[in-house]
Amino acid sequence: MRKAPAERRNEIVTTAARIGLTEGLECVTLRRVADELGVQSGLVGHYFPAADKLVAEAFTSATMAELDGLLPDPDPDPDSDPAPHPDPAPHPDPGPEGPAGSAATPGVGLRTLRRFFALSSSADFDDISKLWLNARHLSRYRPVLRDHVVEQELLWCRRIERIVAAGVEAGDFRCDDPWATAVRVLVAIDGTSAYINTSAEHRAGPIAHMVRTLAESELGLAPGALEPR
Amino acid sequence: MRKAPAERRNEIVTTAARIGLTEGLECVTLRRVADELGVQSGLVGHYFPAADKLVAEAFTSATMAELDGLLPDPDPDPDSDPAPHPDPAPHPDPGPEGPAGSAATPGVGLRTLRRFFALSSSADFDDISKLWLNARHLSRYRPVLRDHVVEQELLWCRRIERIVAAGVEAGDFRCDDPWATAVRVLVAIDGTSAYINTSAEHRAGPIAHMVRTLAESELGLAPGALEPR
DNA sequence: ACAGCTATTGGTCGCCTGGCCAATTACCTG
DNA sequence: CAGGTAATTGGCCAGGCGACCAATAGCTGT
Repeated sequence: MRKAPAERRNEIVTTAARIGLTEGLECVTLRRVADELGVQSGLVGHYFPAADKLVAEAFTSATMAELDGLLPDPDPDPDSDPAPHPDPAPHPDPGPEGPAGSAATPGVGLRTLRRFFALSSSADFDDISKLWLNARHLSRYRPVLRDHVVEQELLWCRRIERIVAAGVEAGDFRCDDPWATAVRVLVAIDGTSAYINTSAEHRAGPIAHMVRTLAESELGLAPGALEPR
Repeated sequence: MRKAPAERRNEIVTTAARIGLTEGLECVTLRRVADELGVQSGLVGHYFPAADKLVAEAFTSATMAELDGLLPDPDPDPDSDPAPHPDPAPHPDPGPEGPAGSAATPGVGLRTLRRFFALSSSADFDDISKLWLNARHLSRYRPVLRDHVVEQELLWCRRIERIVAAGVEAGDFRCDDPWATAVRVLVAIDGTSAYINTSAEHRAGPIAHMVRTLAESELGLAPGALEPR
């Protein structure tokens, strides 16, 4: 029953993240998380004297996990452990190679983006879309959550920016301003997923390839270059 | 004190719409609306036995009013009163005329869209952006609201579609599929306004002209053609 | 002027939330 | 094995919500 504080706290945040991802951040309450863990609500309140902080950390925990699954960092910080990054494309063929880049393997950015666009337009992404919509609205009322959302927005955007920049360096992409491109790609993604709770199905047709087309245009690629292989 | 049912009901919805637009739909409660009107909460409950319906009608009332202000219908239904439509562009010059269209005045679509994009990127649009974000998230939990949101989404999209179609007929635009274009323009608008509660200011630069640029590309216009004059 | 209809009042109820706190109990250390 | 620390319990409180209802007050038609 009795656990080390760090372990218990981590358990609480992970459970809260799962609830927030599947049922919505409004369902992340002290009692709800406590019930899920089979403990008393006072215990959760002990670890999170302000419930807002729990909601905010639940959001961060959920999005951080998704980010690494969707967009593996092409050149992670050396001080963080380099092992647990899954290979974005486990195919044996090295793909079309540009001039040997200094840091990134040529073609890896292309494959990462292909995989990301394929995943982000699949139904598995629905919960993530709902979570972002949820968090962006709730940030109107909860400043602590707002800070976490802003941080995650910057993190996702920088991740795309780095992939684009690495691809430019490897000769896969042509792009003057990777940051601006990353921002615009995310605008397209967030725009298409805005209807996830309402009329998503009515719009599937016209927006199916919108993100991919925009990215191909921004990166100087031929139409279809980012289609899943 | 005592008022005719229709008048009272209208008063309630209007007040609820104002609260929802300025403070959020979560603040549209029986007691909050009643306080605003100086009546007892039971009275509001009498007109809206289910509070969800009040929230849904508040949203519809707020968005309907905004739609007519932002995007006047180029060719309104003849059975609705034709008078109260404000002229989208009160300038005396008729603008660059294509071949005399059958229904719409040439150039009116161009001016309407210019005005719309100018307004939708101004700070006056912030409350509307917040309201849409709010409603799209809340639709996850409130089916009655969801139905109203879907209806308004279709209404806004059809309004743009008609303006585009009228502009194509007048020779102002070139567009094969006005519906798909309307969908994509709205995706861009909703994408750019997704950050209204969070990191809107960090992104202002790269997305400033994104909607306008997309629309010009979709409509076969020269870059800058939809800039405010 | 009176009677009937109904808009409106002024509560109550149950439910859920976050926050708080004293008592208890489990674990670790000396 | 004893003692102390802290994780955990179990319950309380105030406040907000929707829903519900009997009583009242004001308008309207006869």
